Formats: sequence, structure tokens, C-alpha cells
Amino acid sequence: MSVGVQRLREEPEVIRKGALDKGEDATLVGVALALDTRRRALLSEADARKAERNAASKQIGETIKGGAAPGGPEVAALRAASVAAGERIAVLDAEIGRVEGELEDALLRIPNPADPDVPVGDADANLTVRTWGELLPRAVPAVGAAGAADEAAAPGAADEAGTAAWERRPHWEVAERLRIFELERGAKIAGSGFPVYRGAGAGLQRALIDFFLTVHTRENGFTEIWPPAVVNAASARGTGQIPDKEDQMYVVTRDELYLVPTAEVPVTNLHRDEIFEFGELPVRYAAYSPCFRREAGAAGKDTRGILRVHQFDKVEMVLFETPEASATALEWMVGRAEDLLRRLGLAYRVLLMATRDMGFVQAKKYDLEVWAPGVERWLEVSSCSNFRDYQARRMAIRHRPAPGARPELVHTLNGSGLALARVVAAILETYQGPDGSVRVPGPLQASLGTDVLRPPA
RNA sequence: GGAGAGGUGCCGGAGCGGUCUAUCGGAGCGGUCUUGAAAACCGCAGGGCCUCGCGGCCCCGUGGGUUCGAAUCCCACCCUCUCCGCCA
Repeated sequence: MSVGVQRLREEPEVIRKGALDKGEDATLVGVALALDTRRRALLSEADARKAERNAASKQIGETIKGGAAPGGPEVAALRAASVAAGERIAVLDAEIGRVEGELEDALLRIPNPADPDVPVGDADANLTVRTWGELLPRAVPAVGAAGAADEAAAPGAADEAGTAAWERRPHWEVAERLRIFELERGAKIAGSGFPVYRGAGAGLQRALIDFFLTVHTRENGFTEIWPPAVVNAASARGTGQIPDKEDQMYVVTRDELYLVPTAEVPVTNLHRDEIFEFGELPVRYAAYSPCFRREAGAAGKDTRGILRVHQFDKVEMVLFETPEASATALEWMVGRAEDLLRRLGLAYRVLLMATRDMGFVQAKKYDLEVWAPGVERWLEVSSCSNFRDYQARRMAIRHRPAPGARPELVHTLNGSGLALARVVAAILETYQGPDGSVRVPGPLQASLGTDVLRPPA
């Protein structure tokens, strides 16, 4: 996870500005550069000494083979030279190790510069790229119209939309009447923030996962991956979960395993330390996984319902692209996530995140936010990013740009397609009726075996 | 969990203290020949780092150790395979 010394030497000003734009410490660029210079000087001397030692050792072998006594004066002199070089090497190697450790440390704290077309600033500078669908109000007027939801929803559903005025309820109230969440019991058996889905609620989870994966594999050309729910330390380090976000992860200390916070971690690590041959790219994976997040420090925020929980479900898109193709691939991937929301008939907007709101490792990032009319808020359901070569460098994921050519780093991207819990919340709030029923979006009807969920009598 | 075997460059597979600066075969790349292809032959050829370049250094699962010198010897750990045990 770093910009790499190569680029640091070539365009330090770009890296420096990138750090400033993201509100990070730009002085580290100078520090890293100085360490790199020192490292190279040390390396040169160490290499020279090692060459000396190798030559001496080789000569010892030849001298003995030539008939000299192994304990004789000739051999003893050579041996002394080799030992002297060895002592110097030990000192230099120790110093190199120390300098490289510091360099890596500095590099780790230099962010990936944002692409030139990313707005500079904090969250206020986020750009709304586009909005789709009708933003339903919480208060439904008396004349009965279901609005945007109708476009993709069950035909004939509008006639039940009422005559009397009413107010949409937040999703947790809708779910309670439907008896599809078991939040208190989830807290009992695991803890607060570990939701239990019951009946049609469970079916809804299964239907959404299946819908997303089916579209991705059959229409979008993704290869489906069903990854482990835990990863080892090397993988957690590969995508940068440790050391930066260690507090966010659940750790199985006994076996040194980490519960995955997103399928990005296991799936991106699939190709760690590998070289794609010419013509193998792009490689595009879609993967479902449960996602575990401690959400340390988030207590009290969004605690109602299932907006912020410790375990949720998500289908993730992970792309390995050539450097030339990654910019286009990001736009394409965002389009794939949008397509899912449209088919579900959920209003959403696409935000281009500004430098200080996009994260340390992303070069460019879009957020998809779905409209939840029951709470009248935008909910983030997808985050699609291009990391360029920043992640790939740490994981040594490379490709050959031409047959037999030297390997170069790939570009990695990933994006949610989509995160379930908030989509469920949006569905419940968008498609609810005054009687507590919820119409089922078209793509999920076959799987659920009904076009409407009704509260039990 | 127990016993045994093994981890070498893209793959297969030698090497078991000093011409190993890692043999050989296949795949790969370039070339000769050919209308084209195959075959044959010739050449190049793993990954990383330092260097303008010449060239040098490092990597034989990982990390330590012994030695003037380790793929080769010693220790620890990891992984794979076979058998046994246990078990969705």
C-alpha cells in the first residue's frame, strides 16, 4: 500500500500536493526521499563488500582444489579477508534493515494522490454527478400516487395506494409490523448490531444476494467467487486493513485470523504475488460475503434499525485491470451498481467524492446513495473506487503488458454491488403501504414467491 | 490431533558444503526454413534491488543458526500429499 519509491523520485511534487489535498502530512515526502537516498548509498557499499566476500570464498575453494593445504598461510590470508568483509556486511545489513523499515513506514503514511478530475476539498466539495428516480416524501398526499417506485415495481400495485393521507414509517417500524427482523433476539444471542432476519426478511436477504450475483455473472461477465469469511494476517495487510484499520476488525486471536470486513480483502488477495500473463486481463470477480465490522467509536450513531450494524451482507465487485483501462473500468463498474438500483426501482444519487472525503488509498471514488423516504435520508449502499497501482504494489500483483515483456503493476478497483442491509431499509421504506404491507420489487418476486409482504393477522 | 513423505525459476524435474555465476525437458519469446502452418534447427529466456552504463547484489517454502563459503548441514515455523483418528 504505497505510492512507491519510483514515483516518489520521479514526481515528488505531485505526491506532495496529493497529500496536502487529502489533508495529510506532506513533509513525509521529503523524509522518504532522504531515507531512499541513504538506503541506496548503503546498498551500494554492502553489495560491493558482498562481491568481495564471494570472490574470496570462491578463491579459497579453487586454492584448496589446486593443492594448497586448507590450513596453510595462503588460505588463511583469504579467509581473513572474507571474515573482514563479513563483519562489515553485518553492520551494513543491519543499518539497511533499519533504514528500509523507516522508509516503508514513511511510505505507508503517504496517501495515494487523487486523480486530477477529483474535486479538492472536504465533504462539502463532493460532486453530485447524477440523480435517478423520484425522491418520495415522507408524507404521502391524499390522492394516492406511488411515484417513482411504479416504474420498476409490480404492476397493479398502485391501486392499493390510498385515498387518505398517511406518513411513511422508518424501516424498523415497517419490519416490526411484518415481523421480519429479530433485532432484540439478535442482541441476546450475539450482541447489539447483529441482526437476525426472520421469515420473509431472511428470504429477502437470500433473494437480493441471488439477484445481484445472477446479474453480475450472467450479464456483466463477472466470475463468481465464494470466499472464506476469515483471512490471515498477510491478507489483512495486503489490502491495508492492518495496520491502519485494525480496530475495525474482529480478530480470532487463538488462530491469528481476521473476520473479513468486506469480500474485497479475500478476493483481492487471491492474486497476491502473482503475474498475469499477457491477455489475461481484465479479471473481474463478483463475490458475496458476510461483512464484520466492529464500528468502534460509532456507538450512538445510526443505532436504530439496520443502518449501521456489526454484521451485514454484501456482494462485492473486484477488478484487476491494465493501467490504461482502469479509468474506464471505474465508470463501467459504477454503472453496474446503478443498474441494480434501477431494476429495484430505488431512487439514488451518484457522488464523486472530494479529496478529503474519499479515503487514503483511493485515487478516485464514487458513492451511491439510495433514498430512504421513511427517514428522509440518503443511505450509502455502494462505494466504487479505483486504487490504480497503490494496492497492487503492496501485494505485488503484476501483469505482462506484452508477451515475454517485463511485468508491471496492475490496477485494482472494487465496488459494492450492492450492500444489503441499507438496500433492504430502502425497499421497506419505498414500497410500504399505509396498511403496513410492502410491495416486492419485480426482480425479487419469483424468489420470494409473492409480490407483496403483508403483516401477520 | 497422530504417523510418514515432500516443498527448487511458468510447469515438470535434477542437484544433498566450493567450476551451481542452479543440470535437463516442456511451455514461452525471437529467428532460419515454408505460400502459411507444423516439424527441425539456431538464439533469447525466471523474479526483485542498485547502477547513466559496464557490471554487481539478493531470492531454491518462511525465519533463525553453523561455516571463509549453504539449495545442500542444524533448529523452529508454515504449507501440500498419503494413511489413521475426529467430523459437519
